[in-house]
Amino acid sequence: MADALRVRFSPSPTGYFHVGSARTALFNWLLARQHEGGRFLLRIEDTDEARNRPEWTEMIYSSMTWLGLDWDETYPQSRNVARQVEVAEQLFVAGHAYYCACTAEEVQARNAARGIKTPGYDGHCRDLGLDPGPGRALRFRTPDDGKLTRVDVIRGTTDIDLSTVDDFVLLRANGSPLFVLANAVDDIDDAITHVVRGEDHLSNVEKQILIRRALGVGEPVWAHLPMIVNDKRQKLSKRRDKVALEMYRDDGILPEALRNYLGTLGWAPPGDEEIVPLPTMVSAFRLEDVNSASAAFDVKKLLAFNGHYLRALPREEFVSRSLDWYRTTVLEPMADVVQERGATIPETLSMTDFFLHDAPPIDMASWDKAVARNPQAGALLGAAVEGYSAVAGEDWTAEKLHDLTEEIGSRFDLSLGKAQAPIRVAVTGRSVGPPLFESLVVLGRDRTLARLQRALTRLGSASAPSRSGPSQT
RNA sequence: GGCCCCAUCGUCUAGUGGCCUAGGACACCACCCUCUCAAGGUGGCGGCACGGGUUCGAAUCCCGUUGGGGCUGCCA
Repeated sequence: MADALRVRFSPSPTGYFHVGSARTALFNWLLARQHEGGRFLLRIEDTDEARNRPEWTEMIYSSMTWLGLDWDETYPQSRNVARQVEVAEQLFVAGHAYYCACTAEEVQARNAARGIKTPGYDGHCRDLGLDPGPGRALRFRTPDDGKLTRVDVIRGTTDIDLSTVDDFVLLRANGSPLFVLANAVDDIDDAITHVVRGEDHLSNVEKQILIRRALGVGEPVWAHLPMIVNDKRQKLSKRRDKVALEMYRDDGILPEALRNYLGTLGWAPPGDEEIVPLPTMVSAFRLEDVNSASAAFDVKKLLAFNGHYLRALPREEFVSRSLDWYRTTVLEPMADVVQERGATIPETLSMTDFFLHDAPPIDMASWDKAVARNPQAGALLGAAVEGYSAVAGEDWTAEKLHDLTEEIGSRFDLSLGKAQAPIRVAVTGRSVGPPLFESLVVLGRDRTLARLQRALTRLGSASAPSRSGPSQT
């Protein structure tokens, strides 16, 4: 039997699962599953210690499972550091790498002094013959000239001028391996046959090829998937775009719908129908047919796909999955604060209904009292938007919001009780309800901010009825 | 700045030199169905970025321009 296909998906733990990563995972998975004996490895790229949080790794597993993508093997990249360091030393001994004592500032200063505006390492320590030691990083000795041919199934062949490749770092000054090294070594040891990843990794192909050659190892098949971009055609980023798979899950997107939609980003099933069952995707997927142009993530189209899947559900399943969704995303998180506040189940359930509406219906009496006839409401809501948006995702807790709101209130000389009123109405539509901060936590940062913003807009348009000047003809 | 990648309806795509008067999906519009709203059906709007080549023939091949994007870190 010929060598079996082996692919790997190697996300780094970041606290959320990027939809772009999900697409990469899907394509790797499709490739593995369509080949007899194909293996799909899930490698957690935790080389950066800041990302080495167990709960973040757990999130990757749960998101993959939710998406329905199973793996044959999984391990954290950090497991192999000893081996990666060993390979690095091997490269040093063979003369393919050298130790470097330069700091980033020094390199920058030298470049600046020479009037070079282009960043990059200047090769200062290249021939100093430095021994390993504290404060010294190991750099790969990139050939000064010559060319290297990069072959990509999706993008074709390119000759890379080696003079444009810097002497990149293999080992940090503290001795720990960097991504390019760790990745290359693990791919070799895992006998990966196809490296399928995002286009943002394209420019490290030459570095990995260089490492492999120095080690006397051949190349895998390279395939770089097009970027998934926002409507401004920029790479989807956590900061400005809705990228977390978990958010779509909380929005009620079905995993099969998201998976199917992701499959149409850079690729299309044959025929006129885009909504196809997974097995069809598995058999029809062709890596070489993947597009090279970046693809915009279109939430409306995702929603349309989701509608198809939702309607196609057998009644029983529709009911059970709806209940599951409500239980895990709303009821369980709110149970503690809601259970003690009602006499009947419908009464308690109604306290969580604000979660369901993107724009919850607003009770006019509450609105008038807390917002419209409250001269401080506008400024207070504005301060809340500002204050809340400065809160990082992982700090979005009831305690934090409580303290923050109390602080904002004090700026207006208001007690917490008074200060929270307009916020509560803006977010839940009512002046009564479960404890506000717990509710905001369940609702999430983005939704909370959107609702506050909407209230502000509503208030603005109501309080400024006459925009036209007096001298209107 | 340097290196690299990309370019078909608003968006995702089909298209690999003649089958293209460019097909489908989402969105949008209209009509039909209908107690509402959806769903569904029918129809419509809408695109090969531009300029040069090559060829009997170009969305498809080549060159250039323009426009987007990625990388450029002792992040991954």
